[in-house]
This record gives sequence, C-alpha cells and structure tokens, in this order.
Amino acid sequence: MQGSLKDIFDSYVKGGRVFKNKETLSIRFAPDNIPHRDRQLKQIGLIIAPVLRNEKPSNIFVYGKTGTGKTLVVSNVINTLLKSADGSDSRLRIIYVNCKMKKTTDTEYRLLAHLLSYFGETVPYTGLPTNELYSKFYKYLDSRNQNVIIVLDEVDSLIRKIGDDILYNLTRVNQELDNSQLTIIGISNNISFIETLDPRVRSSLSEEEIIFPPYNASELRDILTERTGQAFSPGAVPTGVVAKCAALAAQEHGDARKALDLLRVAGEIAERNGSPVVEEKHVDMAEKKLDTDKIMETIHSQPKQSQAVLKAILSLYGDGEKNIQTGDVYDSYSRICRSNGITPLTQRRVSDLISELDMFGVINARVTSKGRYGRTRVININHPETLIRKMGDFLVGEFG
DNA sequence: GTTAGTTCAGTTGAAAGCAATATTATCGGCTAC
DNA sequence: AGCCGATAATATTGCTTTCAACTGAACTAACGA
Repeated sequence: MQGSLKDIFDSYVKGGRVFKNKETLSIRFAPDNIPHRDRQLKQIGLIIAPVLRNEKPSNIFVYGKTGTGKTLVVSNVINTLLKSADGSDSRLRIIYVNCKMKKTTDTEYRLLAHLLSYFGETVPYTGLPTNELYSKFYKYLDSRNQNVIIVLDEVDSLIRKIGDDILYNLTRVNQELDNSQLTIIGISNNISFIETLDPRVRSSLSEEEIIFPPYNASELRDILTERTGQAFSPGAVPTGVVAKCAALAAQEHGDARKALDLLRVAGEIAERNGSPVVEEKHVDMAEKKLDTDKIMETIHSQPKQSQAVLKAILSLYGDGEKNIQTGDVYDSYSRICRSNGITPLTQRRVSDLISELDMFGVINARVTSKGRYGRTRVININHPETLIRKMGDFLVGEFG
C-alpha cells in the first residue's frame, strides 16, 4: 500500500510521466515472453530441433494475418536455437530475410546477392548473370559442412514480384549438395498464397504448416497487460483502458500490432495533455489519430496523378456536391491538370485511380446503375471534417 | 399491370505502346605469364 | 591468354492508352387482360 502511494507521488513529482519505457511498445521490441503462442513456439521448436544434431529439419511454412506474432515467434525460436547451438559443434547458419524490404530483395538476383552477402561474399551490384550467382551460392553452401536455415519473411510479396522459380530452386538445392543442408522457413500474411504456388514447390515448402490464428479480445488483453507493466509507470493505465484497446484491435482481425499502437499513442496523448493516467477518451483520440495518420500517409505516398484525382474529388465535395460521379471528377480533374501543367490521363486510367483510392479507404466509391442515365461510380467521403480539411490543405500545397 | 427492348455513362478486360530500368553480351585494354 | 570493367544491345517492367465488349436499372413501348 505504501509502495503504491509512493508511486503515485513519484509520478506526480515527475509531472505526468506516463511512460516508463516506451520502447517496449514498439513493433521492433522483442519480448521474452509471448503469451498465447506456446503451441506454435513448441511446434516450430520440435520441427527445427534436429539441426542441433546436424540433421535436416523439414521446411516450414508459417502463415497468419498481420500482428499475430509470426515474426516474433520465429525469431524467438531462432535466437534460442542459436544459443543452444553455441556450445555444440553443429555448424549452424541462420539467415533472416525480410522480403518486404524493397531495396534488398525485389528481384531474384538481389535476393541471391543478399544471401551471399551473409556468407561474406560480395557480388557486384549488377553485371553477373543470375546463373552465376546460383552456382556461387551452391558452391558456398557446399564448401563446408553446415546446416543453413533461411527465413523468408513475407514471402508472398516476394513471390508476387518475381514468381516461384526461386523457391523451386531453393527447395531442391539439397539434392545438389553433398555436405550441407538447407532448410527454408517461409512466413506469409496471406493464407491463400500457398495455393497459387507451383504444386512441386508447394509440397516441398510446406512440409510442415503452422497456422497463427488471430488473437481474440481476451488474448490481446493479456498481451497488453504484460507490456503495460514494462512500458508504463505503475498505475498509469487502468484495466478499462487496456480492455478498450484490446476490443478495438480485436474487431480488426485481432491485430496485436494495432493494439500496441493504440496503447502507445493513447499514452502519448495522455502525456501531452499532462494527465498522469491514460483515460478511455485518450484511446478514442488515439484511434482517430491512427486512422488519420494512415490515410494521410497513403495520400502522401500517392503519385501526382492520383493526388490530382483526389484533389478533383475534394473540390467537388467542397462545392457541396453529393453523389459525385466519375464524369464530373474527370472534368474537374482535367481542369486541374491544365492549370498545373500536368498532362491529363485518359478516363480509363482515372477510373482505375478512383477505384484504387477506394481500395486504400481514402474515399468511398461504388458502381451504381442509374438506369436510363447510365452507370457510374458514386463517390463520397466518409471522414471527419478535420481529416477532410487536412487532406484539402495538403493538396492545395501540391496544386495551388 | 407485365414484359421485352433500349439506352446511357461508364466499367472492365485485353492488348499494345512507350519510356525507364535491369540484365546480358560484347569488346578493348590491361596484367601476368 | 585471361581477366576486368565499360559500353552497347537486349529484355523486362510499370504505367498508359486504345479498342471494344459489357452492365444494369430507368425508361419506353407494346402486349394482353
């Protein structure tokens, strides 16, 4: 009792110091304990354990939606494995590649170059035929007796870009090697992704499949509770707030990442407002802020043309137009292009851009048949006024 | 009142054009023998 | 001779445009009761 009273005084003295260690809420932070993932952890561990005896484990294919702890669990297993292997003489090599990182791995060549660089082999940035890299890679693997595990995080985006040839080649590497062994762990967000693969690749890559189901609200609550202990000052986060974050994130396919973001941003807001305690209204504000940030970010990263289309839509919306149609947008858009010295695209393309903006959730568009008066997309914007104004301000900056 | 056709205003899919990059092939110069 | 880097030649992308078939309900006209 006295301890907690002291805590309250302490935090009061520090002037609404909500966080103790904010780092622990970041995505990059790897906690030692991963609640509700014991089963997966054990499964992967069991499958992969044979490497310690220099035997080849099965290839593993891991899938589950974003924020279900796939990467976390896999990297946890890997680290523990490396620690256990430290003493023994098994020649264990683990390579982790995040295929989403555009720069390093957007072609077969780049990926191989990346893998080779793990072996200390530098290859020219460009200029060598891809086959050369393969044989180099094989040679390197085979040059010494070793057990190599390659973790391909977000393989689905890799395959979408460069096809499944590379997986085919990698999975059959073992037949070519005499001394070494290669195991592949593929991690994917997309569950249906495995079905798009070549059957041969599919069977060898997914010798073992591990599924990460979404967290439900109470599991999320456990995760958050665990992290709040590390991240926040004692007593700064009431259980109601944790529950609220968990519930909000559970609505969105149980994304733990989102739950943590909510909590972190809510904490930041509380701190900024000088409140020593995170309140539920801060969570609401945090959710709005996250939404806004996400949309503003997508807008920022849109190409000029797409921004111009959005500008056209917004200016129609600003004129009080309800039920904006593609034709109107196109007129307004070509006006904007003319006054800004941009060459306008065809209506065909603009139509696609509109549906893209819809997919991103920036606007809301759906095709409606207006009977005798044709068929078109009806566009509206379902955002709070503040966000719309923010969008408008940004686009005025771009297009005057 | 029902039914069968029309019609509009784009939507959607496929194919092809085009410019920017990436990958391969080729060549001349340089080094080591 | 063999290797290296530079450059030319070729292939691959990513974004657009062109062409053309398709859509679905409001509107119309004809139908039958």
